[in-house]
Amino acid sequence: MSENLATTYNPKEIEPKLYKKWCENKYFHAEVDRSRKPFTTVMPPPNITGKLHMGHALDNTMQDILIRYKRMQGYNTLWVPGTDHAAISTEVKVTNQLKDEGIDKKELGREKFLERTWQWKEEYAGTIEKQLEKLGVSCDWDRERFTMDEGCSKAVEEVFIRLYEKGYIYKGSRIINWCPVCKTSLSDAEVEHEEQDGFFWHIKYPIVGADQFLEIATTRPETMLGDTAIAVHPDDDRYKDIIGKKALLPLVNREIPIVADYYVDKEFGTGAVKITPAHDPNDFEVGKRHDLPEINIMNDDATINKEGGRYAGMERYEARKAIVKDLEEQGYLVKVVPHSHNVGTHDRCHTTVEPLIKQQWFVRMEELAKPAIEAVKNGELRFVPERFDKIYLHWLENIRDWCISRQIWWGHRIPAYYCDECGEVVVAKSVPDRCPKCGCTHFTQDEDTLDTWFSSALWPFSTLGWPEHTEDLDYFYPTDVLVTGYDIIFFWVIRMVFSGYEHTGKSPFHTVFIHGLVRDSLGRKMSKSFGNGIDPLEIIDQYGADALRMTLMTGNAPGNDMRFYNERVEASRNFANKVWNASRFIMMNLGDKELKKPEDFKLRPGDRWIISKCNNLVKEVTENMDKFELGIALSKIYDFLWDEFCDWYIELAKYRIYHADEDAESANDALWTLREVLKDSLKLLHPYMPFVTEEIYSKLVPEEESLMMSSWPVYEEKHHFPMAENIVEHFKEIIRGVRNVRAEMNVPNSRKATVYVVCEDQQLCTGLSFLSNSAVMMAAANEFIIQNDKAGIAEDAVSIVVPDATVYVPLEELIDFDQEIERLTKEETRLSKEIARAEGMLKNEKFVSKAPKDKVQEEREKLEKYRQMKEQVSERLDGLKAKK
RNA sequence: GGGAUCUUAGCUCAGCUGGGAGAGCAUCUGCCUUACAAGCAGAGGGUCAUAGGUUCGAGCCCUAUAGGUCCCACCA
Repeated sequence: MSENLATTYNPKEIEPKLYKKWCENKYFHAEVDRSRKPFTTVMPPPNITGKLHMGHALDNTMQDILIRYKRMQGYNTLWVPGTDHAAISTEVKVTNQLKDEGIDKKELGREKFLERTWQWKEEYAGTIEKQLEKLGVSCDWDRERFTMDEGCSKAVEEVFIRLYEKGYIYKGSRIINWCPVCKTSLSDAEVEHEEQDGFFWHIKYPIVGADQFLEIATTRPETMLGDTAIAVHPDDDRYKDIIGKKALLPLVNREIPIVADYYVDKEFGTGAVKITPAHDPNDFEVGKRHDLPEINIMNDDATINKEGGRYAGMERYEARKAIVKDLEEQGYLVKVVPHSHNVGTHDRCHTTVEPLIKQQWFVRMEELAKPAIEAVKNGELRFVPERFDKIYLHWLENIRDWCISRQIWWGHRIPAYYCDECGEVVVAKSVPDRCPKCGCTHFTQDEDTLDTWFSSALWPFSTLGWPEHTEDLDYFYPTDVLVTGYDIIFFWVIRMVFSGYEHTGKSPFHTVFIHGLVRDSLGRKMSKSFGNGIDPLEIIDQYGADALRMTLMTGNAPGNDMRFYNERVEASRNFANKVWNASRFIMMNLGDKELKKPEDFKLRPGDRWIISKCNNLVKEVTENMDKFELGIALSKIYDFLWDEFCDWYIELAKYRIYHADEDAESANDALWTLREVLKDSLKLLHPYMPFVTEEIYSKLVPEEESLMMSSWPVYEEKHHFPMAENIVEHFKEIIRGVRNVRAEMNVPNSRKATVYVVCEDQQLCTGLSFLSNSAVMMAAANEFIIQNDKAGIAEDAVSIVVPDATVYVPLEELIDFDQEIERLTKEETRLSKEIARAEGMLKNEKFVSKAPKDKVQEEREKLEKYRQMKEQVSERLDGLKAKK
C-alpha cells in the first residue's frame, strides 16, 4: 500500500485518472428519484468567445463545493453545465477572424456566416468543457446545454410569443443606444459610462426678429445639425421674453422655436439648452412634449447623413471639428471651456455609443418587475451576502423597457413575420400560411436577432425542458442556489428572476450566492487587452487543481474581490502535500493490519481528544457551509488538519505505534483513531480539494466505492469528550513550556533531560500519565515523571508554571541563575498584568451585575488560575534569589 | 448627484450573532527528529484610518471626517 504513495503529491498523475473514473461511473449524473430530495444548480454558461479565466475558475469552484457537499449529504444533486452563444461578442470575434482571412462578413452572407460561427462554437465549447474538467467540476455532462440548442431555442420562441400576446413585447420607434462599430442597438445594461475629458462649446444662436443672441452650451456640437428647438426654464427671468420666439440655427439656417420646459436647469450652463430629439434621450422627451420634429442626422456607422448638408459623409468627430471651425469663423462660437463628462460606451468594444431613434423590439418591464421585487422583499429570494439585494431592488425599481432586438446575425432570430403585401406583423413559431389582414401568402421574417440575455434569462428552466411539462422540470425546478459574480446581477440574475415568475410562476432559485472578482496581484482587474490575466490551466498544470481551488477559497469573503498571487497557490499546494504526507504516514503504519474497533470507553485521552476535536469540527464546518461561509469552513479544516491532527495527534500517536510490542492494544487504538479521524477530515476537505482527498481515500478505504459518493460526517454527542480535551490542552502547555525553555537556553535536542510534572489534580495526573511516553519524544526528554509533590527534584531545576501544574527540568550545569531569574521575572510580570486585568473587570460592579453570569464566572476562574500560577512563580523566584 | 464597500502585523487578507487581536507569505533564531525541508520547533512585529457616541465591555453597533475601490444616475 504505502509503496503506492510518493513522498510528494503529484497532481498531474492523479487528477486526470480520477476525473475519468468519476465520469465513467456516472457519479455526476442525476436522474429523477422521488425518494430523495433534489439539490439543483445551473452553471452560469460561459461565453463561447474564448477560454476560461480565473473568474470562471472561482465561480465553478464555488458551485462544485456546494454540489459535492450536498451530494455527500445525500441530496440528489443536479448541476447543469452549458455554454452561452454570447451574441454580439461572438459575432465580433468571428467577423474579425474572417477579416483576417480577407473575407467580408456582408459578402459572405448570413447563411455562410452562421455556418462559420457554428464551427467556432463547436471548437470553443469543447475547449471550455475540457478546462472545466481539469478544474474537477462535478456537473452532469450528459445534460450539457447551449443557449442556442434546439430546446433553448424553442423556449425562446415560446417566451417571445407569450410576451407578445400579452402585450409585454412591442415594436416601437424610440431612442436607443447604438453602437456604430457593431452596428446594432444595445440595452441600457450594455452601456458603460466612462468619465471623459471634453469641452463645453458655448454657441450663440441669433433670435429671429431681434438683434439678440441666445447662448447655449453643448458637449456634442455636431448634434446641432439635428436641433429642432431651444429650451429654457419657464420661470427663468432672463429668458421670459423670448419664449415662443424663434432662433436661427447657425450653419444650417433653420428657424427653430424657443420653448419652455421644466427639464432645463436654470443654474446649469447658460440656462438654455439646444434640443436634438433624435440624438439625446432627454431631448427626445422634450421633443415629444412640444411636438418637435425629429431629425436624424446620422448613418448607422455614425457618419453624418444627408440631413447634415455640407457635413454629410463626415465621420462624427470629423464633423464636430469642422462645425466648430465654421462656427468660430462665422462668429457664433463664444468660448470653449474644458469639461469632463460621462460618455456611454459599448461594454464589448468600448466604442462611444450614439443615441439614435430606431424601430426596435422592446419588453415592457413595469409589470414583469413587480413579482421580482416582491420576491426579495418577502424573502422568497435572498442574496448572500445580503447587501446585494439593495443593488437588485434599486435596479428593478427604476427599470426601463428592455430593448431586445439586435442587428446582428448570430442569435435567436425574432419570430416575427411581415406580410409582403400589407406589412402586417405576425408573431409565430413558423412562417404563417396567410396574412390575417390581406390574405397574402408571402412573408419575410424580421432580420433582427434577440439580445443574448433573452435566452440566458430562461436558463434555469429551459435547460430542464420548459416549455414542456417534463419530469425533470417538475422534480428539479425551482433550482436551489445560483452562484455568480456581482457584475452580472443586472444582466442575468434579474432577468432570470422575472422570467421565472412570469413563465413558471416561481423564483428560479431561492438563494443567489454572489462572489467578487479575481484581480491580479496588484489589485487590477484581469483583462485580456491589458495582458495581466492568469490562465487557470497554467496554474493547474504547475500546482494542481486542488491547489488552485483552495487558493480561490481561502480568505475569500462572500461578495468581496480577491487578489491572486502565486505565493498563495504555493501555500495551498503545500497543504495538499501536507495532507498527502500525513496520510502516507498513516498508511505506512497501517500496512495490511486488521484493526479492531476499540470500545469507546477504552480509548485513551489522546484518542478521545482528537475524536472530540474532529467531531466539533464536523459541526462547525457544516454550520459554516450551510451559511455559505466557505472560506471560514476551509480555514477551520486547514487548522484542524495541520495544527491539531498533524502537529499534535500524529506526534502523540508515534510512540504507541512504534512500540506495538509493548502494548498492542494501544497501537491498535491509535491507528484506528488516526484512520477514522483522517477519513472524516478527508470528507470535510473533499468539496474543496476533490482530487487529493479522493486519491488518499481510495487507498485508505479501498473497500469503499468512492469518497465523493460517501456520506458527510455528522456530529455525535457521544464523541464529545471535554475531559480529554482538557487533559490534552494541559499536556500541550507542558510540552510547549519545555520546548520554549530549551530553545531559550539553547539546549540541543541531543541533550536529554528528565521532565517532572508536579500536579495535585489526580484526574489530570492520571490523564497525563497516558501521554507520558509520547511526551518523552515530543519534549526531547529521557523521562517524563508525574508526581504530586516536589520530592526528588533537584533544587536548581528550571521550572515552568502552567495552569494546574508546575514542570521542572533539571538541567544541572546548564542553568544560568541570572537568566533563569530574568525569565521567571518576566513570567511574573506577565501574570501580574493578567491578574490586574481580571481584577479590574471583577471590581467593576456594573460588569458583575450586568454582564452574563457565565462571563463573570469565566473571569473569576481565570483570575484564580493566574493567582495560583503567580504564586508558584513567585515562590520559585524567592528560592532562586535566596540561593544566589 | 445617489448608493455600496473597504481602511486590521512589512505584504495579501480573515475575523460568523460585541466578551482577552488571527492566518498565509515575508523577516529573524534553532533543527535534514525514521510522514512531510513544499517540513519541524520558536521569535519579533498591530493606539484594528481619525473623532465622537451607545454599552459593564467596541475591530465588530451608531454618527461624522479623511482616503481608496466599485456600482448606479438623462444636468445639456
